[in-house]
Amino acid sequence: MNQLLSPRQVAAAIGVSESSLKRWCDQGLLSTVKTAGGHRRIPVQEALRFVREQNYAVVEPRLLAMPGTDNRKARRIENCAQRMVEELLGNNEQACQAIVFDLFLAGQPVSQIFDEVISLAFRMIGEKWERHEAEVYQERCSCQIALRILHELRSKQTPPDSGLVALGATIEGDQYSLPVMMSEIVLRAAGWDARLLGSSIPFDSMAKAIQQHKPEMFWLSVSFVPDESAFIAGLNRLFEVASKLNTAVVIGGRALTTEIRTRLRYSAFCDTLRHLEEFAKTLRRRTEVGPKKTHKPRKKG
Amino acid sequence: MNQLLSPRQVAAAIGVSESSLKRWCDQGLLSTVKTAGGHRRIPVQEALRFVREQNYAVVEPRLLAMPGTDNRKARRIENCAQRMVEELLGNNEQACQAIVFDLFLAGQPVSQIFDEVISLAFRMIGEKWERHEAEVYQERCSCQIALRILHELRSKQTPPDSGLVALGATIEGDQYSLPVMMSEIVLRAAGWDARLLGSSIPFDSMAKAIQQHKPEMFWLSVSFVPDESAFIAGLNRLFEVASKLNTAVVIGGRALTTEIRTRLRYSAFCDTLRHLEEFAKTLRRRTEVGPKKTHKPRKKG
DNA sequence: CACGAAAACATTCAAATCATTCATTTTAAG
DNA sequence: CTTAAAATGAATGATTTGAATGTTTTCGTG
Repeated sequence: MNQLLSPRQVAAAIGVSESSLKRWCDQGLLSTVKTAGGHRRIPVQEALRFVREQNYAVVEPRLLAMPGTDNRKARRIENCAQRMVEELLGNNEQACQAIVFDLFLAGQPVSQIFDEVISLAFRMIGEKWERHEAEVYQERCSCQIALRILHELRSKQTPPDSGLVALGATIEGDQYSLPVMMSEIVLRAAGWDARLLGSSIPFDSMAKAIQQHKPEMFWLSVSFVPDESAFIAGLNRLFEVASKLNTAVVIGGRALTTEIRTRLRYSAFCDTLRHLEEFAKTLRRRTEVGPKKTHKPRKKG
Repeated sequence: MNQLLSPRQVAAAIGVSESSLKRWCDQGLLSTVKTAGGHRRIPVQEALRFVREQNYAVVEPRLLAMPGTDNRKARRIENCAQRMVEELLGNNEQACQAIVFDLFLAGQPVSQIFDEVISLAFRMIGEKWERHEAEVYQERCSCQIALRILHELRSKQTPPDSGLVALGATIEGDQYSLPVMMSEIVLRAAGWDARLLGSSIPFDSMAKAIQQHKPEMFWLSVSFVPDESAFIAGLNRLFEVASKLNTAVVIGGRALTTEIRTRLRYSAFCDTLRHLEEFAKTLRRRTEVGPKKTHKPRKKG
């Protein structure tokens, strides 16, 4: 589903002349593919990357295969979570989409959108539920909406080409799929070939996956721990397996209290998706540069 | 393995018009074989060479995803499930997508694609798992792939305009989201404004949802029953609430054995999604036509 | 084998895109 | 403020693309 756009379409979408856009293509600011007849074609993901990086205002989002945006041009992230809560509980999917995609088009890092809007919104919904101001079904329905938005967002990312591989999952009994899907998107944005295995996966099966795929990273979003001691034992066992294959074990999630963490072995812990992004970028640099240096010894920091 | 492709197939694969592709053939950019009747046939390797040489972005990767299949034969639904299983376990998302979308574009009803390809494929994966031929993580990963395909499919549907409203869910403890999502798509295809509440919803909250939204239908996909007597009691309670508001309660799913069903109260039971579709269409006609006829009394069947 | 629907053919034509040039606007430096 | 450099966007004629047309071929089915 790799949509291609003509220079005219992209030019119209960002409100700029066709001439300029073609010049930018030729300068390499936008990578294009060419038809056999020599016409330029721009992959949507590439157009979106350009828009986000150059901070261009998108005049016609529909031309970029994006859902229509809110005209309020809410490019500021501050009050978005509050609005998101209202629109989620009101079952207003379009408005929710608009909030997220406006921020995305405005160039906000996905990690920040997730931390400061989506995660926050669901925390607020959780609090509302505790105060009996929201029903369970409303929370679940909101999850469905968010899931669809995440899918949409994922499909708009530049597909990973030949990056490092990361596998991700949630532990057995943990059914919260939103956080682990957000992690996947963040890792892909950071240049990783992140592959989500799914929710509720036994530790033994995770170990099998590591042995069979030999990823550079294995990440775990932990939103709920059904059995604390089993979790600790399982994760430490997993860390053993991963260590032997040079797989970094990264953990995060609201269920990981300080108390639990002290009894765990892992390569990195991330409090937020922003942390995850930072860590992923660092690890990528190290891992990619590292091997090249082996045959040319240098002193290390 | 000298598979031949028609110009249309190659054109679709690289996202250009048939006209252009044929022109390129005639210009010699693609060498073709001709049938006795003068139709162009393009060898797969020639198409691949062209794609690589032109540095062309593959829009519809069917060509690369399933180099061994002929489109006409691929559209026959019989062997799709078997191929689907292989591609799912091989983590080959594009090939899976190709299978489903080929059928969809060929005009197969979604209900049939789901019953005879996706559901069947997962049943086969389940059997493989029982024989220790597949890992848990592979099954979960396959679920993720299927979820993404369903999302894609859903986004391709014409959004429901002003149809009758249906709410759907799975019961508390039942985390199988694939069947309930397929139901949603089927209902939407049948003209309903189907809204999936989500997975694992307590009966009390379902009742709240019915009271607040007053849908014409409430459907339940039951793939797993954690507590049989609680389920029976809960559903019968739900049926009471629904009856008062003229909401039809429709149930289905592999966990509903005959034994359980005899103790349940419901408006309809559907063994397959095909049944669901049929029932939804019937109910829609009745419900839409019904009110208009009230002032013109007739004898009923 | 014959039939009929779906696919492919050749051809035409309007619309889109190309490379290039040039006037105008914006930016930056003096 | 002036001026030069850089960026933008409109205009040009040639080329490419894709949709539409009516006819012919292919292929599964009876």
